[in-house]
Amino acid sequence: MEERGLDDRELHAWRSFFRMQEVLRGRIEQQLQAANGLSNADYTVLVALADDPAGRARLVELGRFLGWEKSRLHHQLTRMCKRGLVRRESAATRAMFVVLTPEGRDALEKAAPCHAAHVRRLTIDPLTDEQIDQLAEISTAILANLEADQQPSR
Amino acid sequence: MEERGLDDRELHAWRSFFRMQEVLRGRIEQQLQAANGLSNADYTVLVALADDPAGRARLVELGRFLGWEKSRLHHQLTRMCKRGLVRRESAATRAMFVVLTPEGRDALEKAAPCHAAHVRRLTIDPLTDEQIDQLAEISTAILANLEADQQPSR
DNA sequence: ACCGATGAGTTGATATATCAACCAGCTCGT
DNA sequence: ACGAGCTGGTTGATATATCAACTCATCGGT
Repeated sequence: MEERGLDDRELHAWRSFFRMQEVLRGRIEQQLQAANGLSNADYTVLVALADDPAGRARLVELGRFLGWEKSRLHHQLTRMCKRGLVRRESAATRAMFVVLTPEGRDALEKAAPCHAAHVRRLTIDPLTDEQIDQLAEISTAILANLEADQQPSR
Repeated sequence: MEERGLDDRELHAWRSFFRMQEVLRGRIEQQLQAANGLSNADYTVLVALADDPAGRARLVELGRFLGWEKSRLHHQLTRMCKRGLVRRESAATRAMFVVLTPEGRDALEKAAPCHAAHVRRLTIDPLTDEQIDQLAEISTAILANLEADQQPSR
């Protein structure tokens, strides 16, 4: 009576995947929040910035890298600015940068091992080595398809 | 320099999974919204309600079934009430129910095939039959672990 | 030089999710 | 009977995500 077009096997796969992803995301979020006062979005931005040796990135680049809408990024950054995790810097020529502040770097370094352990416990440990690779392959397959299918923009 | 504790293989699996899940969820949401004016949350609730022959469910039950916090469910339902998709009904004895309205059932029936097709296109089609089963197994493994690990509440 | 298009960035409105506090009624042990 | 604690439900505050509209440069062509 719903989701016709998927047979039982497919429907089951989809539903368990979706449920799993939902719960997992929630747990990760809570853990980061409780232990480090960071949202997952915060953490993601921090990690991305730390990729750069100077902890600096242009807004567009960052947005493209994260696959985020510009406005989402903007709001996120203003929140992070308010908390002193990053700082905006306007270059001479019509370009905006974000820089990791020392506090931001600190927060990241404190959170990282804890987060990693949590991710491991929740998603790596319950899987066999094979399954880990399968998950990676499945994910990239779906991702590739998503990127092909429509929306090259962003 | 981040997420120590995961080796490259694991990190790669985690990141592609996470990215995939993020993009996928966004697409599904957009599609449902654009084509049927429903959020994924709306849709989920509608499907859950339609499980019952009378399209009725007790709040607690529904919450438990969806794995949602009571307050999340509450807010969601008031939004859906406002749009006429469901109706609240208070039983005599301190128990709250939600009922699918005809409009709600309608919306669901209109959305379902379209949604199913979209899910299929985005997540089933790019995978082999084997991978579909693998995904189901992986998901249930992680889910089982999540449910074991802490939080029996909700 | 000008106009239109595009791209980066900003803003505000709205929808959604999460959290903590609260308000009944119920139940249970004393 | 009474108070402590539990459960189901509600509320409001806040954080986050999404969307549309807007500004302001820059660029290309004429």
